[in-house]
Amino acid sequence: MRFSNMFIPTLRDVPADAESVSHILMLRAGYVRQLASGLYIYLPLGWRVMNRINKIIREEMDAIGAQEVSMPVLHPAEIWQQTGRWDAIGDEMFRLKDRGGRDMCLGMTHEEIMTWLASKEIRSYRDLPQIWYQIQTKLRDEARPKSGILRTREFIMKDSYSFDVSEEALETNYQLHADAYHRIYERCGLRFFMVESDPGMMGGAVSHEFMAPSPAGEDEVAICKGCGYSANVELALSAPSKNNPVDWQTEEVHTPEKRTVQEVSNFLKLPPSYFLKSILLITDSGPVLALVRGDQELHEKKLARVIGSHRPAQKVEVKGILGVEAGFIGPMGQKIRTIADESLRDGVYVSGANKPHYHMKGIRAGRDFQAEWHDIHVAKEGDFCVKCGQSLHVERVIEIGNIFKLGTKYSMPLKAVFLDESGQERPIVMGSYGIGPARIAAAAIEQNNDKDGMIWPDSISPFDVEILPLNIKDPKTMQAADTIYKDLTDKGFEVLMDDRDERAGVKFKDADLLGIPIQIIIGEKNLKEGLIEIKKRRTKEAVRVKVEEAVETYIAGRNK
RNA sequence: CGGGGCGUAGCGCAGCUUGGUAGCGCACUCGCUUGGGGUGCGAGUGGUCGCCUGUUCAAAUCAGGUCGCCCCGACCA
Repeated sequence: MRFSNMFIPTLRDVPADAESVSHILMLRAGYVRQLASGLYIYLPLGWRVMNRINKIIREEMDAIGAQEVSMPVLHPAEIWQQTGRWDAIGDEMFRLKDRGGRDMCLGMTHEEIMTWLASKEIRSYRDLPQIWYQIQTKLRDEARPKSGILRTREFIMKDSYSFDVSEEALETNYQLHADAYHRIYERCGLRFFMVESDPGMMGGAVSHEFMAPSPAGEDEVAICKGCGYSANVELALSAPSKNNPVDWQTEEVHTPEKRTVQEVSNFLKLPPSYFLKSILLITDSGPVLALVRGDQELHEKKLARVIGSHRPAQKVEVKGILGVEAGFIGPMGQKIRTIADESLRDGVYVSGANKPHYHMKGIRAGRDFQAEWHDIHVAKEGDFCVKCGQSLHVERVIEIGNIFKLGTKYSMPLKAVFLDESGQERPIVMGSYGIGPARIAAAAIEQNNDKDGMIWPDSISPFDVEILPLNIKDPKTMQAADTIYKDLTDKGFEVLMDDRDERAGVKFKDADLLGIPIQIIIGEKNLKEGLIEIKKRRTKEAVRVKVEEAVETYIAGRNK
């Protein structure tokens, strides 16, 4: 492909609306343009990247026996009503009416439609298993689109759905997907890991997320270098470092106007880890007291898994329910439901004394208060792995895919059933599996860039190689460029040739910005010696070789 | 949805406080020049200052409203 025939609108300045590296570079290098908040146009280069990613996904999905289909993006409300999600999902779903006044929605995912199809067509255990997938546009009215193509309202997703006779069979398909996903991300050149993820409120279900480390990410995961334990911090278990043993007697301490852990900690000259933090929460079924260690943070989502949805109590509520003002409350003698973090089981602590301007030293679990024990703190860098005791590493990540054991959550309401060997009717056991190709692209950029631009992994670069004839008015330069271009193209490589009448500097700058992994540079000076230059985008290392050897040297370098 | 910021030429920005006929850099067009890291010189094109209403002799500038975009948070089958 010749640069002069392609639409590649590069930008010199950093667009004011872009913040994340991938967003800035995709705009600057002419890969995408924004139509509106969360809506992006993929320009030729961007679309080439998407197609290369999708090709890899297709190959690996096909390899595990998955079959590609295409589903409507416009759905009748009825099916979503049957699974209850028409009401369960709020403003995130785009809804509309057709001309007949029927409620419709735009598909944000396809469990309902896939299950509907299964319910119509699957009769017998002989029809199973099946894996159906599509690579198709989803629409979600995101509350806050952000970071360029990382979080958009309309996005392409590879979503597959497995249909099995049993949980055991589902496990097989689940594992096939996990393996396929590993191969996909490896082939796309990403650093990533699979972590345990929050199965949500449905209970029983298992799910994993695939995460690409990047500061631009929206999630955090905890990873143990020792045993490989890895989980989204939304559910990651961890053990905070232990306090040195102390042998305090129970005693009240006067702490005038010292309310926060930090204030009391400074006042008593004790580290925050010796404190017990009591937080009052209000649930539908009444107040709940949550206890975490002073140096720990309460994790709302972990707690929600124990007590359901809740909100922090207001100051007046604290006074009304516990009889003492916030800042001096403690768990001793409380009648209300109390959830304590595991890290408080052992040790002796300081807590509020349930008396204004006093704290109580020498508090012990079991003796001074009773509680239900759960891990309800936020896992932090440096905490210890609960499985092997090694230290945990917490890292910010981009979610690039997830796999989910659905069980019969959709097959039951939609009556997707089959007859087993004994003629018994049973619900199909399902799994669903998603990958966001645009997020793969964004993550690849986030993980591979420098001050000059992007640096694509070979496998998903829009082109394999870029040829830079520096002076197109020099006939010898163009002759060499055309020869190499034709040779590479004939051998099946995707080649971009910058045949624009631009100065060398402009071509270099644009080439670095576009991020194609190899540049073949053809300049007059080298050409006088019969040489051209092959340069790696990532390292800027260049070798000079004879014109005739350019193609074979390029090919040899690729395979390294 | 809560908090913050921003809308002036294709892009990046100044001008707004203190109202008085809209400016800079880049890009773009033409000519010459240059030709290995965004050449140099010259001449040009391009803007209802997001939109509406109000105040005023006069509004990019002041006031009210509205729309859009970005960031933080909440939310996220």
